Amino acid sequence: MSKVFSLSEAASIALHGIILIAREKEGLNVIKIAERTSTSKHHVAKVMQRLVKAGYLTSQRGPSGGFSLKKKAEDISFLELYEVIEGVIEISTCPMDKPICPFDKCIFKNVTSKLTLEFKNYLQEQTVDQYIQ
Amino acid sequence: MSKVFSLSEAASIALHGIILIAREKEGLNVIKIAERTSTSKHHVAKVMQRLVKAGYLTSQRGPSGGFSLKKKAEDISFLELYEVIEGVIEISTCPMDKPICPFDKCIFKNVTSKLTLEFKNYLQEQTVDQYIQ
DNA sequence: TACATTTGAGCATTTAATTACCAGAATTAC
DNA sequence: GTAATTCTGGTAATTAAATGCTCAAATGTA
Repeated sequence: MSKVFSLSEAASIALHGIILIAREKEGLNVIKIAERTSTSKHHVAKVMQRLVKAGYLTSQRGPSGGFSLKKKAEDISFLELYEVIEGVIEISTCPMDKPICPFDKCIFKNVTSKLTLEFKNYLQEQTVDQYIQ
Repeated sequence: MSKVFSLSEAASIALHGIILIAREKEGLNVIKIAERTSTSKHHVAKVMQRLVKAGYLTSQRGPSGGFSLKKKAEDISFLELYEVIEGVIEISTCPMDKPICPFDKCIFKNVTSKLTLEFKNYLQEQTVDQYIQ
């Protein structure tokens, strides 16, 4: 069984982690995020670091430390978070990575760019506050 | 820059390779396929072997040997070739690989299954003969 | 100040994909 | 029959990405 779309665990941690943080009044620490997302604390720590550097979270060291939102939940889109981790989404026609296509007629025409755009738009529309409830 | 969709080089070789073979009257050998797809002959050889075993190609050893189609070009869909290489495409809601989602509301709802299905349908509709010209 | 807690940062390990290598078997041409 | 060509199949090396580990730095508490 193969997946056409797949999220890296890093991106998954970023999205789920920030929602978990947004749901808490107090900060949330690495251990708790790791538990609630069934991932390793090391990986969570690394991802959270990147979100801190990118300006989405503030971190607090020491006892009762952890992470909290730096921006308003309604101002954080999934797209921004996704692109912090994965890099800017490229809307390319060709899913291959060859400099030059040997074919005059691309075998994927516009399908991949169309679907990528649909996915990107979805990410753009979703904001963290929609998942606080 | 990141890609949402990406084809493995192996899948790319399978699809492009079989089209190149279909365009030839005589067979086409590993070296030529590798040249025309800008890939390594070793990788091409591996992929072609799999397509032979899966019944899509016949191989001919010796001088002026190479590969030729075993089935009619109009009877070979991209989907079959893709799935020989990547495995059967899974239509799952969640692009993550956790056994249990910690959220009551999946953050990807039906987007990924919808887009995966669209991609799968596209692959299903494309047959090799459409690219012989 | 001493201590426990927590993040920060760099390095190490693991994994998957790709690429390379090599000996063997089949085929063709001469 | 011999030599050159080409696929076959197994294994190894390489690479890049993801994941994991360790210790240092910072913070809060008593």
